[in-house]
Amino acid sequence: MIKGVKQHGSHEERLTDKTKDDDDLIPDGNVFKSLHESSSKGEACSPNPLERSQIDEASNQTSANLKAHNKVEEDKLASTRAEMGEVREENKRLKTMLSRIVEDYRSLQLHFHDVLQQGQAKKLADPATAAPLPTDVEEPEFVSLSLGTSTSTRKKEENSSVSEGKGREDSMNTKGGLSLVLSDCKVGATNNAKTIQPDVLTLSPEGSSEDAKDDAMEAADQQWPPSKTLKNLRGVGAEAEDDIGPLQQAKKTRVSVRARCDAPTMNDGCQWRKYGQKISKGNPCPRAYYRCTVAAGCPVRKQVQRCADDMSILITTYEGTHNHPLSASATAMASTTSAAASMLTSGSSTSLRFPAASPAAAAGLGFGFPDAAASKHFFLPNGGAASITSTPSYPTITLDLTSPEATSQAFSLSSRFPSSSFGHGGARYPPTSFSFSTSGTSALSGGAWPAAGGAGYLSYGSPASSLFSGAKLSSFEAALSSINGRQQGGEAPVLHHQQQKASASGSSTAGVLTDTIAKAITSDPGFHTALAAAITSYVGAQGSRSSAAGGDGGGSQLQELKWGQHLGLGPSPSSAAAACSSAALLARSSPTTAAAEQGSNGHRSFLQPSLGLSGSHSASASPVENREH
DNA sequence: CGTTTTTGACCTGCGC
DNA sequence: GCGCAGGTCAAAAACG
Repeated sequence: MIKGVKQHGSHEERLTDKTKDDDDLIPDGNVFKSLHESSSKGEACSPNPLERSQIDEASNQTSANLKAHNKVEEDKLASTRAEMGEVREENKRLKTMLSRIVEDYRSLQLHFHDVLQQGQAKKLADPATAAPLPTDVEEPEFVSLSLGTSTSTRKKEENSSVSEGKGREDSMNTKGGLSLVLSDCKVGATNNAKTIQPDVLTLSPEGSSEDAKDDAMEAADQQWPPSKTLKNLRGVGAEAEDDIGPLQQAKKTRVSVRARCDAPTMNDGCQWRKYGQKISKGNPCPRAYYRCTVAAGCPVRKQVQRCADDMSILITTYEGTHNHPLSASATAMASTTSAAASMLTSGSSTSLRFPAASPAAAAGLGFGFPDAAASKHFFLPNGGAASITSTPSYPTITLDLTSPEATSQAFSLSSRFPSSSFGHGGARYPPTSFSFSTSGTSALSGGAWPAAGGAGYLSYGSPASSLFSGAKLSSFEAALSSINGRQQGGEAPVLHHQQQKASASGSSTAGVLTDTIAKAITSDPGFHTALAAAITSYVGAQGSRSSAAGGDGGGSQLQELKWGQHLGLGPSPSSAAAACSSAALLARSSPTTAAAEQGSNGHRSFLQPSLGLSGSHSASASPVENREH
């Protein structure tokens, strides 16, 4: 966490932030000590001996006040210590859980390997009658080293996932105790793109189903890009988009992001040029069309439109893949959307599971392991609103960062985790800003970073937060709330107040939410991937800023490594899952280098642009940062 | 003066 | 075939 950037205004803030910063990094005693030191240097500081007598005479009343104040401080310290004890216990639980998950995964992997070998042996023994296994039965590592839009790789992925599905079902059937949340993809559906039904699969908090339905309807309504664009893209895509065939092109996915944003567009780090604007039916707000202008011929486009129902909601729909290196901040959104698209494309049958019914899942099975990365299930928690809209031509995944329930829940969540097994008080960690800021001011103002109350909204980000409950939780809250793009920087005090208010009222729902979120995080690799992207963005933006300030581009990497450690990407037990998530991100991003990267230096992958192009592009605070504002 | 935005015209696909 | 809606183009205007 960034210390010292912000000048805390009061002792209480110092105390709070100190607690947030050091929560899981230093033992209680240290915290206590530091708090105590802080306290003794604060309002309750002892006066100079020479002045003491004067003060004693003059201020009996003052000393009484001081006593009372000290008592309050002691109470606070006591409660803080108690909270830290809880945190430590939770960390222990998480570690235990993780190790169990690893064991389970390994046994499952072995079992699957056996199943696979048996199948192959069968096939060899009786090639005529054996079920036609996919032509390319891949390594049982399940690692999907493909970008979601690549024809060949995705076909492979589909095929392999079919086999994986079989294998996994076997595994699941025989491994009774481990009810992994596995995909039940219909083979036909996965093999034939045209079998995708125009279903709108909406996953949202119970209370917000209607909202999410609206999202889905909206997404379904947006037939974009048109086939003309696709034709054009085919022309460009010959070189820009690898080997995307016509069929694949027809299935080109879109990622729609709904976020609360006051600015005209979301600052996603890319440079966009507006090339059109249209009034669309049923929405008084015009839809703007942007084209990526970071590199000539970049096929990436985005549509930006305000939600008709809620003008504060900005719907940004991305399509295409950048054919150029991206700045770190731009990589974030690109990776997120790419990951989301990959989740969708790799699971074209959109098999969706809620692992809530599975205790094993709740316990964290499927925690970011490579097989999960290639699986076709797409988990979304009750607490996070998102939807997948599969239209025949344009499957769309909608990341809803705005649903009211999720927002309110998340708000509570970010404000304060109750005594959930995964949650920690978001308020105990100093939320910080994020690169997806609403406006240039908040994005670029240094004060936005350590803002005491940056986290105002959190939906998709909520699960991310819980994953790292033992680490730097609120960073993700803030980061992902910042994706929401609202209320940052200068409005921190207001938000802080709001958080306090929310924390007073929202603990019960947040408790349920955090459990759900925990399940989500432990079950869906996609979240890991998106999370990794978010981390990338956060880290990258921060590094960019620091490097911009310090004139040293290497700072960002250091910062990232630091963050990686904070997030458990280092050589800790949790690094496995985190590395998997980063590997998943990388795998989707850079087919050729993913394996090597994963093997050697997983967390470095956070730096990789979504296309896997070398990150030669300066990671500094991009001078091309969204000029559309 | 170069770049970006605006905006009306045009193109295309789809439903009737 | 026609009308509508969505998307793109490109000239003009605006901006830095």
